[in-house]
Amino acid sequence: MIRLSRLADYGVVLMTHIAGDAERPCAAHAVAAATRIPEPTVSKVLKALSRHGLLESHRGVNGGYTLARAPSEISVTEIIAAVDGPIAMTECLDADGGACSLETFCPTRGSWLKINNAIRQALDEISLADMIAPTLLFPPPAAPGERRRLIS
Amino acid sequence: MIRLSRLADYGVVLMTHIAGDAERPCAAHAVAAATRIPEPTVSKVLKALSRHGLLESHRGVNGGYTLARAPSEISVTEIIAAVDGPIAMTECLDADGGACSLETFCPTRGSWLKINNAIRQALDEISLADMIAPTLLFPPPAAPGERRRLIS
DNA sequence: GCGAATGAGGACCGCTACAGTCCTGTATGT
DNA sequence: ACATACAGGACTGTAGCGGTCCTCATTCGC
Repeated sequence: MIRLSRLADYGVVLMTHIAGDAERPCAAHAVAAATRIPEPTVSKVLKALSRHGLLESHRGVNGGYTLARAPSEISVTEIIAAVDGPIAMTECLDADGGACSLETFCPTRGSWLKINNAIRQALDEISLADMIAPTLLFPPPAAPGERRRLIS
Repeated sequence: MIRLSRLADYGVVLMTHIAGDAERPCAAHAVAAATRIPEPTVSKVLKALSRHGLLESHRGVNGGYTLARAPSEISVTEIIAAVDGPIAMTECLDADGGACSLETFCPTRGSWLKINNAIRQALDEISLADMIAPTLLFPPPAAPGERRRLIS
């Protein structure tokens, strides 16, 4: 029903992997090999993450990516936002808005904001450190690259 | 970042409209005219909602749809689930799952479940009645039919 | 200084799934 | 009997996502 884009999912997986590899810079191809995610895609996601200040990049030989902050200081929200970006948000604001407002004053808007906040808060409370923590008392591992991960 | 499908959005808007029109059955074309959503689409969404027990349908002349339950007994989660369906959920379960589990044991899985629950809970707590309530102390009305409504 | 390694940034493209439409059948009330 | 309205499915166009590739900039080792 509510879905997370595949790339955003990748983003979280990649971040957790880099967080697990401590201080040494992780090259894109190394992370790709470890996570089994196609390398060009990994590169794309990592670039987005570094552009948004979640990763630091180091060029040249033995370069790669390192976390820009401590895992506990990075929320899942940030990761998702960095990869997927705040698309569509503007469409609701700068769009015509007249097609609906004419008859119905869209009373649902206020509630949507409430829902938005609730979800955002739930995501904000989970940091990258929480993702690394061994919460995997859970049965079978899921593929990180299935089509789309259901959220709710 | 996390998006709601357009049809699910429609679902909520349509439900609130029908809830506002009390006991009288609302014909699909009437709801379409009121909400400015194309009629075939309205029909499609209403059919889905009734198939999932959120609406009751009445055929024949003067037929239409009525709420199956009180607005306070219908959660937003149900509406979204009825329209969008639990797609992709299975992909995570019945998929190969081996592409990832080989090297990384996908430690993120446990956290995802936690996030899922948090979001689900946030949505469950909001009923259709809450959506109708005059929470619209908010500035401008949003179009109900923009491309996609951002959630977080 | 030169070359290899690696990230940066964009262009491009196929495919899937969503959104929308239409058609035929069925039920109900006048 | 007929008009109205829902039921259920088939069909289709398309936007956006996921993925690939290419070129340039930067850094390190030799």
